[in-house]
Amino acid sequence: MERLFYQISDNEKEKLLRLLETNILSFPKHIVMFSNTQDNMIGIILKGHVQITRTDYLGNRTIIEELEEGDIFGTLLSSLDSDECEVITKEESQVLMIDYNSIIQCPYTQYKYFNQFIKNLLEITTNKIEEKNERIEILAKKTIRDKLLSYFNIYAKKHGSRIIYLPFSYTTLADYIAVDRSAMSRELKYLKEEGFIETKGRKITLLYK
Amino acid sequence: MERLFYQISDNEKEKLLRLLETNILSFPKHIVMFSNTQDNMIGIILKGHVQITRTDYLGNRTIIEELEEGDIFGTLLSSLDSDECEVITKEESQVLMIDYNSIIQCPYTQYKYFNQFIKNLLEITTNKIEEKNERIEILAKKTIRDKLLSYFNIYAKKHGSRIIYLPFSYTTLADYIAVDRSAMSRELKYLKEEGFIETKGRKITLLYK
DNA sequence: AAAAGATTGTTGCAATTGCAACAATTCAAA
DNA sequence: TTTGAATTGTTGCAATTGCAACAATCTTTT
Repeated sequence: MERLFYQISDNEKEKLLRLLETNILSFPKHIVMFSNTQDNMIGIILKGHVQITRTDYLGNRTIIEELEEGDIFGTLLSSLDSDECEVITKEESQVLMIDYNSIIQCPYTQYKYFNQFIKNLLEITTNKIEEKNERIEILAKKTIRDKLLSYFNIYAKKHGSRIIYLPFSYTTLADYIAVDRSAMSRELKYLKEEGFIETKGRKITLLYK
Repeated sequence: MERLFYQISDNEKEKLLRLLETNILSFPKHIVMFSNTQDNMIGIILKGHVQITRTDYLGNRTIIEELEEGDIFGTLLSSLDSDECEVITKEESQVLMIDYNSIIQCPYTQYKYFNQFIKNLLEITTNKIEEKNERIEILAKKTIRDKLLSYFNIYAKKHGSRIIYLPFSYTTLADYIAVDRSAMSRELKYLKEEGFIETKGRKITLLYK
């Protein structure tokens, strides 16, 4: 949230929301918010916890993104086939929806806060690209071991630490790196046995290099 | 190129380039343009053909992106570790470099063409995200067969046709979906034998569904 | 505090894949 | 037009992985 309205006052923010086609929606827990057709919309999580999942033609469900307060999503930012995507609330959530076209076609470019808003949006989207690139780098690795090490190295570089606190469950990690959970579990065991890592719950310590 | 300066006149474009920190660079064929440290730069291919590759700690080289005239690249848009990335010209090329910070910090928001420029940039970055999502969807598949079918389906949906003209070599396709080339070749053979597809050079016809 | 649900660890086994090595073909450059 | 480079097809084999099926922990909810 902060990031999208960075350097925009509350007052200007209100004006902005009136200028653009927006509305704030509230949802209870465990509800499918949008199953499809929400084309060209940008959503910002004001409150809560939301998951974007995708079910392919074989029925495999994948978590595309996990979104927390302040995160942003939308057809243009997250999902490929809105047909097969679902946005599910994990807790009671509040979402600000903005029509993407109303931003792109908005004629009020003379307002400073409008331009700041677009800049912020640009900043957020370039960050998204970086995230995607990270995941691609991992997924492009050919073995589970290399995928794990890739994940660890990226995390370590980003946090400047050789101690990793998994931000999610091992089950979710397996989904993220797109491998079978039990096979990943086995590989983690080998990495431990060979002295590359040490684990204690979701804390992983890198011992190599 | 057109996309970045969409709805901006040549005259305004000139002004814009002076306003921002830009320069136009020319390179001969088969040259490493930037090996690293080009932080926060956006490059636009004015002319030529350029490849972004990455070499990981094991020495595996991956093609991250193939760029043609009008394509855009940069630390923020393409690569994760500028350390390990190379931008290589495949032909004589011309590149327009823009400092990303000079865009974000640019105070000239009152100029209409500046805002149009940012909007265009936003449009381009959201398209990039879509491309990345497509690739992630493919890479997340667990078998070569599913990766290929994913690639085919995405292509078919995008082009509205069941006939695919590969935009690159099979070798590059194998890199793109991150599998061994010979194993992919084998799987394509099976798909042909089972009557799912027909191929003739780089033309692939989908026969299923 | 008990019950239900989710996460984690483990293992055998079959299926899939990467690797290596080579021949055949196509493409590009001199 | 010839020569070298890159692309494509093929196959045996070993390594890796997914799958299935459980048991054991944790977590959450009632």
